[in-house]
Amino acid sequence: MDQMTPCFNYHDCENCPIRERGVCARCDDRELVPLNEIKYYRSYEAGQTMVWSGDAMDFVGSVVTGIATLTQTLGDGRRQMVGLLLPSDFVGHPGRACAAYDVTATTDIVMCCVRKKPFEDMMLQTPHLLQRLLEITLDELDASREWMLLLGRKTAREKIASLISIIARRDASAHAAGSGGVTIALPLSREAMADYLGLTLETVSRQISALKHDQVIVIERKRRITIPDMDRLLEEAGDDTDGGMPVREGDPKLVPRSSARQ
Amino acid sequence: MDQMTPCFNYHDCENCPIRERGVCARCDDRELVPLNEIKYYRSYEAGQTMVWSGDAMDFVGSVVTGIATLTQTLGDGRRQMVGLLLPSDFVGHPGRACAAYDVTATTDIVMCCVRKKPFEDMMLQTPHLLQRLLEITLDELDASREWMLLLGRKTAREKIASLISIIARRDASAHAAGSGGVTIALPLSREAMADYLGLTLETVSRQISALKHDQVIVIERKRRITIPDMDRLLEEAGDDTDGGMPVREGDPKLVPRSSARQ
DNA sequence: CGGTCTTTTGATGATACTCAACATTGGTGG
DNA sequence: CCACCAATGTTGAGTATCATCAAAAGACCG
Repeated sequence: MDQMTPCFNYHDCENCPIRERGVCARCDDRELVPLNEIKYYRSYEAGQTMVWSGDAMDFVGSVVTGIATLTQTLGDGRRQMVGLLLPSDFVGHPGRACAAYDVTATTDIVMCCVRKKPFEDMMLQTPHLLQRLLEITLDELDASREWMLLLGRKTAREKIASLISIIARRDASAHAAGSGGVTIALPLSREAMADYLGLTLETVSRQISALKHDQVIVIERKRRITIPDMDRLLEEAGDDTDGGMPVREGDPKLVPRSSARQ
Repeated sequence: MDQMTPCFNYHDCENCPIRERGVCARCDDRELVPLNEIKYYRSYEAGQTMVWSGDAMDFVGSVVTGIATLTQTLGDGRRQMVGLLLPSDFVGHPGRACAAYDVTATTDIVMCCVRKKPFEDMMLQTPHLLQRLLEITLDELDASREWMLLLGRKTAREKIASLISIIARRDASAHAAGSGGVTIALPLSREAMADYLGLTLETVSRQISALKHDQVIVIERKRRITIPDMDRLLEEAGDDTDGGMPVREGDPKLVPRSSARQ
């Protein structure tokens, strides 16, 4: 269980695993000095809620190792995941006093934190920090909009296929995509997947079984799956680049209803 | 039809209707000078597609007057609106060459545009521009996450009630909320509302009829509705602040399933 | 080996989609 | 001014998908 015990003895930013991708990515060595001084590490155990929605939040931070989720909850308990935080992702909203979402550690996690006020002050003096945070936020916005398409218009089966392909795409860089297929670890429980996809956990389970039955995926050890044919999975995910010609103009009668499935 | 013919003779930014809220909001008069020189206005008619997803996009811009939508489309024609652009909202992704969404004018619209390259150059030299764009993007991200909750977990009825209350909240500043109730104009067709909410237009129509039948709203002239009791509407929208005590810890058995409705 | 937690599977039902017909609205031209 | 048309919106009947309730089977852990 190597990755379960992240020993952080980098107290300098230079050896940080997210040096290349975090908010600090654009900072030069000179700019790193003050950041180095005001940052501190904080770790949480798997399952622990790091921040409660509505609570005062006096710090911002970046995920160094581990995975966390952002969730929103309706008064009666319905839950929707609105963000998946992976290493280098940023948490917090400069300029807001309170957290807008619950932040929960899915695995054991290490955060690199800075108290909000010093961070805001530093941001005003460090365009590189500001620039990188804007980039990160714009990417996050794109991701959340892609997710909206999934939530609003995809079928249960497509949602599952999309989730698996998203995780596979991310893991792809690490686990070289051997010709025999890609194997990935699902970092989420069925319930978390349901919260992610706007489904019930039963539907998630059923659709995973169905994809397995249809040999789109192969299951080994519940939380570990192999994808024999990536293209096949992407087809199932629905967002392939338009099987035929791109219909853009012309006879409106030919444009299908926006909710049409299949 | 006064607002249908927006005569733009402000060629200086000072009198601009979005001076207070646009990307330029934080700029001082000195910073406004170069912006003034590189900006240009561009208008589109209602229904016109301003940008096609995937096309090269060599400018960024802000909505000055009118309304536009961002939509994503699946290969088979299913459509999901992923953003609603109101005056002062920003369009474009500095650092990206291609548009990620279709941008369509819902009403006649006037945009204040800047070619992308000059804008990016100027942004690097103008922290106020960068700061404001970050603020706008963070707000947009929050909005899209709230929307994800709606898409993933709300019922059709709640979705409609939410949409109406969102529009009402925005209009509230303009049309003083008389004690007799608020009257708002729906800027969207039933189909556009369906694309927004992840429903079919029939379901939208049915739920509007149902809310009317239950006297949550009063309809006059199809695209114009009155809200007699705002609190009632917010209740129907589902995101009220938890009828009872906020359940946070304690017996997990008491926490309802995340997909439970009602 | 019993306990709890997670996951799977089954039976049933409600919500929202599909297809279809009809009503209303707004604009155009006789 | 009214008839007509196209676009938009409403309503109805039947159905598919996914949620709910329930129970059993696997996993994990002391």
